[in-house]
Amino acid sequence: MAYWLFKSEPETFSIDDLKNRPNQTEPWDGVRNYQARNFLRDQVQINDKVLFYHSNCKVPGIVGIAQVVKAGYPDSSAWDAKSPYFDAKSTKDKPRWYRVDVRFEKKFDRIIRLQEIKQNPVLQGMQIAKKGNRLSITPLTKAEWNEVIKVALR
DNA sequence: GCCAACGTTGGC
DNA sequence: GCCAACGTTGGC
Repeated sequence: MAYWLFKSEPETFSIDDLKNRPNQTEPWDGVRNYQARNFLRDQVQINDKVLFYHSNCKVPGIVGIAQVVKAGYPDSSAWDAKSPYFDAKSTKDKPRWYRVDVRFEKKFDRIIRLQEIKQNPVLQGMQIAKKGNRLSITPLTKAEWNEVIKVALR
């Protein structure tokens, strides 16, 4: 089982949105970056754990956890001309983009702020803590996962 | 709203 | 294949 951090802008899709979906489950679509795509297509597996991160907002940070309930499969939003994620270069025969399904698991009582992540010796190696990081899907270690769960209860 | 950092595009 | 120009991301 692997551990991941998934970034989302709360104005687009927040942890509350996930919580309120039918079955509290949602396809994680719209990823249009090759490195992140490769993770979704090749490495993210069912039952993997996910930290839900809110970016580009007032208080950026980790807000809760989710679970992967379906491994990588083609992102059909890429071939939907009405979708904001439409990409004419992705076809059903040769899908360019992939998504996974995630299910809500828990919303933390507090936000683990980016500022706090950067100050925590166990967490400051996370990709999210690095300057200029833009990758929306990033792997994390079990130690990092455990630490986040631990400080979330504080 | 600013702007540094990054990824992608396309001319050559 | 290089790299300048451009568009986007995301913290601040």
